[in-house]
Amino acid sequence: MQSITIKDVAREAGVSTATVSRVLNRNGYVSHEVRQQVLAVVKRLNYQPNALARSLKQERTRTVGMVLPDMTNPYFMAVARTIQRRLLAHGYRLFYMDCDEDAEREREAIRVLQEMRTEAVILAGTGGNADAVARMIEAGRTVVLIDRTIDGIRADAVTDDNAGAADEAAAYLLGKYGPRFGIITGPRSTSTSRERAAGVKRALERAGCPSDPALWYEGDYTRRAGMEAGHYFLGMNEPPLAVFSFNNEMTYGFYLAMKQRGLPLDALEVVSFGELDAAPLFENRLSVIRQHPDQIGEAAADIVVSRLEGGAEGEPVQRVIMPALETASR
Amino acid sequence: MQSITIKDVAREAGVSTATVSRVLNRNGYVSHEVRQQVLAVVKRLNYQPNALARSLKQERTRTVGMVLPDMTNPYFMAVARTIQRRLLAHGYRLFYMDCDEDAEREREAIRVLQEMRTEAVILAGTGGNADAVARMIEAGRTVVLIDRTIDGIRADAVTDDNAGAADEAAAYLLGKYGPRFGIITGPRSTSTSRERAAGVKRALERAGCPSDPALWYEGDYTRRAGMEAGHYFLGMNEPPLAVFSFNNEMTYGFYLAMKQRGLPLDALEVVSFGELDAAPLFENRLSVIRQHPDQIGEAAADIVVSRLEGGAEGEPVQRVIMPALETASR
DNA sequence: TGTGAATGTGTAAACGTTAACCTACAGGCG
DNA sequence: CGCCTGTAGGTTAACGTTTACACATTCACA
Repeated sequence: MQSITIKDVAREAGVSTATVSRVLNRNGYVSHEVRQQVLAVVKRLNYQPNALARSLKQERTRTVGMVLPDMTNPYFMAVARTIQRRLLAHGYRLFYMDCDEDAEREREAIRVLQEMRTEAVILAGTGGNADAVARMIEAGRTVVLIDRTIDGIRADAVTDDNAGAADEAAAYLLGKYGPRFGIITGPRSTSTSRERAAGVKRALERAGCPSDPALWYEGDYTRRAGMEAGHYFLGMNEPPLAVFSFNNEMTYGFYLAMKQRGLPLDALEVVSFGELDAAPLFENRLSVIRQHPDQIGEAAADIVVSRLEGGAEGEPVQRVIMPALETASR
Repeated sequence: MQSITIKDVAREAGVSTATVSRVLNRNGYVSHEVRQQVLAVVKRLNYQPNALARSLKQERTRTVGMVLPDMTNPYFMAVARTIQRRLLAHGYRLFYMDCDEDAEREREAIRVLQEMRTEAVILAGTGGNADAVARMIEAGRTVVLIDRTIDGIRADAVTDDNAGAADEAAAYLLGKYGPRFGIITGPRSTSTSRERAAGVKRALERAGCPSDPALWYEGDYTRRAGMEAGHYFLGMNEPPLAVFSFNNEMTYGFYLAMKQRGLPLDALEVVSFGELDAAPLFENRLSVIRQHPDQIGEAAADIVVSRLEGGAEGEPVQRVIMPALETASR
């Protein structure tokens, strides 16, 4: 229950708490014998320093918080893992919170991270908490947005070139199939979906093609939405000749719909933001826009570290990662 | 930077810190006007209580730690998500640490969680840190093992009936194909793999079949290991008629190997512990042993809550979840 | 021989909360 | 009128660390 404190160690070793602290933190002068003596007692009593007290006194937690919309999405987990490794190497711990694409839980997560005094917050936001984020920045906390930006928020950010990649992909589809391809978007509340949609429209306009609203299906980045979009498109009188899906989960859902309708999965070409784990296992005509999650993670971690170690001041940094379109082999 | 403290709020509102604390924690008597006044100041200053100080004083963090071997494995994430939801409902936060199946990082994670004074630790252990876990229990901390147990450790645990399920699966394969099926195990250091292996052996013995060492491949629960096992088995002069894989990731790897070798993925039957996300998308003869991650998560969360709220004392609780073998349709 | 730097150790004041304890006033009741 | 109870709010001592400061001792050097 109640743990061993530095006082217990000090008493047992016959020294003051200051000395124990000095031994443990390797600062100040301590003689060799005393040091050995203290370390022996620490080991014998299995003493674990109280990080709460330490952080309170030092006013540093060496902890970074991260709020993710979906921990079951391998894309976000890949980003998170890279960030964690990188931060660990610099002596910071990462505290994940999953908010399930829910703005309310996201707000709560942000609150908790602030109360825990995490030194920075990395956020892939739902878009619903601009005010809370703004207050956080205003209070001088380091905030790094990843993947998604938030309207009206000027903060460090690491994002994909969504418009560019979507433009390229749409142009590719246009060239191959003309304008009759379906688009499965994410929720309008996310910057990624809005930017990707803008990219597609740009490509269509450049080619002088009108955009047919019937070919746009607004999903919400979930598997289920992808499936529903699939049934919508495949049930049309004149189904589209190809489909552009704005994330990996919806792509998976789309393929499920094809399967349910008894269509061969290579019946039409699909272009997808984000990779599909399952892709190598089935016949398909899947083109993928690789988002390089580790590049995003590395960039985010680097920004956090430089803000925390170097001066916290300075204009917001914007890092844009270039996704790569990898087209289906046939 | 340095945040607003309860003192600032107190000064601004013209009351003592005790009163502010009372308002915030809804205990003790505070008049309506003062309460409104304080809340207004809290809002205006955007005051965030310091959880470090609070926890230090109260000697409660309302935080539970969780150490996972692999955050990219959807099975563990499903367990984690259920636990988080359940704990949140009881007012606890969950702090995940990923240790990447590495005993050293696991040890480090356990240390950090103890220093943070998480009130309980939920552990899916690599098996390499029995001593650290023993010390943690000895120190009176609540520890719940999930999925895997640790040799020589008596603690609360939520596990699958691994031996039973493996026995059933092996018996099923024996009846259908005789003893010539391959087995891809996990690392010997994990209790799950040992128990599953024991189950298979039990079934073989009962049937009076000798166990052929050439049909056992020791993997390490990674995709890569499954792939290597695949090439090993499929490259044999007389390849096995079916394969039993001890986890989902290795199953995925096995299918990759089949693909690489140009075999149709339904060329032989595979029985796998844990589900495969991709399964619905390709032709296969996959039988799955469902492990019910949410049942495991619920049970683990319930044990934690009852230990933390009710008496911490009492004999270790052992909850065994029954996995369900779901055989391939053909 | 005095002086200053380097080394070694203790004392005590923070860090931001909470909660035990105290004071004070009102009103009800015998 | 005295006393108890309920309400309202202030004072202050913790919680377990770190660290500024103080005090010794040793040793080199002028």
